[in-house]
Amino acid sequence: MEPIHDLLAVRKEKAENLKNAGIEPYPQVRWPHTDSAELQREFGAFDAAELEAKGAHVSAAGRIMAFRDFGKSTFLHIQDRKGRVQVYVRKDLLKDPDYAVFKKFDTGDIIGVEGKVFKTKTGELTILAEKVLLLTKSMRPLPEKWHGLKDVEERYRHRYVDLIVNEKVREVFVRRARIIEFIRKFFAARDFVEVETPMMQLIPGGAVAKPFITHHNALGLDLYLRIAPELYLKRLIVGGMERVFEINRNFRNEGISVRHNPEFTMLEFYQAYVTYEDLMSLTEEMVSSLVQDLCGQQKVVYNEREIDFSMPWRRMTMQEALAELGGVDLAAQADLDTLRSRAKALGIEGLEKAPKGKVITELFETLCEEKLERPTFITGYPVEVSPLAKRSKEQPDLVERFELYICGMEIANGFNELNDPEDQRARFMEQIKEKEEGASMDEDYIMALEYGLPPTAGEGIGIDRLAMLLTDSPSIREVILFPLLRPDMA
RNA sequence: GGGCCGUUAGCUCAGUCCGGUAGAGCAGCUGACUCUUAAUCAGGAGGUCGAAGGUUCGAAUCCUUCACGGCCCA
Repeated sequence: MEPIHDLLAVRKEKAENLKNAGIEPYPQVRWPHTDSAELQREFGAFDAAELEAKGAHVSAAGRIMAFRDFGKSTFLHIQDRKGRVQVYVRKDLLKDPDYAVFKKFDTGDIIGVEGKVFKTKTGELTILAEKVLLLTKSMRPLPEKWHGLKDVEERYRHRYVDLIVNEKVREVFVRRARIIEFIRKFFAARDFVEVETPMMQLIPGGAVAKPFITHHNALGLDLYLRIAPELYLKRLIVGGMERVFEINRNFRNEGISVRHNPEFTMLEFYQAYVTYEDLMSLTEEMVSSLVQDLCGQQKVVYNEREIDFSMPWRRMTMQEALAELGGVDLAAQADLDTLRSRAKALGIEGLEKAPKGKVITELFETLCEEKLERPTFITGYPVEVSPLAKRSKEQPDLVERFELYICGMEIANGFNELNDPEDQRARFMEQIKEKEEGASMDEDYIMALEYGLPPTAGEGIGIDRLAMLLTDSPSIREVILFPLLRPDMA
């Protein structure tokens, strides 16, 4: 393993010395205190004279981030979850402990401070320490104070260090939490019920993806980690719950990229007696009000581009998108062989036996997806790529479905739910025949449909990707606290 | 899976093209300094140059393989 490093040895010795001086390095103490943001709110507006007149004493706590040492006095910054506050320790004014003991503290140590609030010559709100208590001794040096921790591998492997030194990272995850909180409130306000459905499933359905396999010992049963909650959520609609949503993890045993992590968070929601068009409006309203709540305006910068979330959002069919952005006129070149050779020319492989709808969708994804910057709903999806969506009455080769694209990313996917049990059985059979990933006959789901699924529209929204957009993060790993990495063998 | 790039002190990085004793800043250590904020000044310390093998009198540097990561593609 790791060799005992000089820097660790120095701190270990310091901890021993503190112990010998009667200072416990890991005391379990309650330390009531005011956080740094509250201190700013309470005292930040007063000038030096006013603070002096007030003579307010406060208590604070946090991790020592930096020292500026003057021999008989020291400035330091301590950091809590809200930010930093400066502490000024003077040999002649520190009552407990001895100044010499305090001088043994290191950056990274977590301390409690008590003292008088004042403002320095430069106007920074500061605590003039009377008491400093070591709350936790840190045994490791922090990364560099100016450049911080940059190495992305180290940042992901030791996220706790990343969170300590990179304020922006903390902000990203607070913002992510706000997004989820907002969505929960949004659905609660519309009388949806939040539910939890199985993560471990006998039949991994609801999407086209390769599942992870796990094993239950007592039952002697192989199970799959879910690739989607869809089929269970619709069973709940059959059961009469009418409006349900779930925010939870999905698992897909596929490649890792800036947009894909093997486990990721999906919002799925289902509402009876509405159509996918209603869901488009609901999505528009939800996301644009979320953006307003988070950013105070409708414009967001992602990857140096300004994206306007103002309603209404553009809606276009896949056919229109292909004509306008991809230079493919489906009305003129409807012939399957022509489309296949077009795809082949673009370097899309494996479509030799693919049905027409699949080829068209591949063409759309290759030619149009990345060009859809501002929020855009795409409709008119082929039935072959939509095994759970209801067929369009006017065009039976299409389904009543949309996907939402923002900044070239697929953010949402919604449709009118197929509720004809016979059609559903036929679609499952077709998938199995095509040997699609994750395709299997879910007899119980068919049975549920036989009891009667009311006309329902449902949708899934990728929470991680939404968080990427709203935190200007170029990689999904920046919005997942502990992204999957290969073990570090070194 | 393929292509390209990266891995040097706790951290941030030079040094690799063109082989010749391992470098800097910050952090840490010793000393000076009672309003600093990337504090300052002086001194000293710190290395399996990702790993293994090869070429060479000599390899952080050239070659091969491997590991991990990043970006792009599938």
